[in-house]
Amino acid sequence: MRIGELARRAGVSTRALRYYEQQGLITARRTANGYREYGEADLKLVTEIRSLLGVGFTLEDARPFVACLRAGHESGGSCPESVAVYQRKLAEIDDEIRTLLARRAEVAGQLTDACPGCVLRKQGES
Amino acid sequence: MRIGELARRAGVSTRALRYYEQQGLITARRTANGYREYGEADLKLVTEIRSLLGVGFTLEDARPFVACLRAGHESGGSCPESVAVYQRKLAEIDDEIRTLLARRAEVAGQLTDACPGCVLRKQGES
DNA sequence: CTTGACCTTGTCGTTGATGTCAACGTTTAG
DNA sequence: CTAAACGTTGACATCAACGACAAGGTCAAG
Repeated sequence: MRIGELARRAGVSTRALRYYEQQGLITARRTANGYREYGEADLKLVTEIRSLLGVGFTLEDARPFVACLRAGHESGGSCPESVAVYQRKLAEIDDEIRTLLARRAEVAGQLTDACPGCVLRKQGES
Repeated sequence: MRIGELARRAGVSTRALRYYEQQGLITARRTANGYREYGEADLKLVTEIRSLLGVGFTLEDARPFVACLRAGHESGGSCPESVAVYQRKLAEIDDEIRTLLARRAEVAGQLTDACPGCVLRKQGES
């Protein structure tokens, strides 16, 4: 299949696919006329990448997962390098959540100072 | 006071101050030689801006707060426009927190699939 | 006079994952 | 034959808040 079909099937733009290739995440055979030619395995790679991007991973983070799939594993997350990324990402997410909770409290506090009664309409108003 | 002193006192770079001016958040009188000249009120403005940036506000978000201070209010958050920004920001933060919690669950789930026993080391290992 | 610490404007670079053109070659259907 | 629908590479634009220069003007001290 050529780039347009892969893009349609994976739900991404052709621009994105060329970018992934430029970043070394996917590769493509070339036909005589220079067109990229892909197989089903490539669709799987792109799907994995998209899935990871969807939960906040970067392309860099996705690398070990792609390598894992290429190495023949059925799941991109079943290699030790991928597991390490999972754990690092979990830690990062937890950090961000903590930061956001602290910010929320800070902002809510300032809002209360500036406008008593503007906040805290969550459980009841009375 | 000139830009260097304001920068030092506010704990920001001169570059940042010029940028705030370019964005219309602060203004400066000019001395005969073209140097920017600031007063204590400007320090207050910059301090407010920094405080807001520190909790995740954008410069755009900070605008009403600056306007509020300029209008003579002692607090930048005590004007209705500022309160509206506070509320919008709270909603945005809550959204982000929800997104991150969902992501955390998703990633943790995938990690558990890929490596049972890798996660859940929070309360005890048995 | 000169060094050094200020100040000025202006412009490019950063970060990530593309979008959007440009300018061109290829293939396919009518 | 031609127009539409593909493909190619290359390069600039986006978002935010600056950092880091360049190339110069100003001012006080020694």
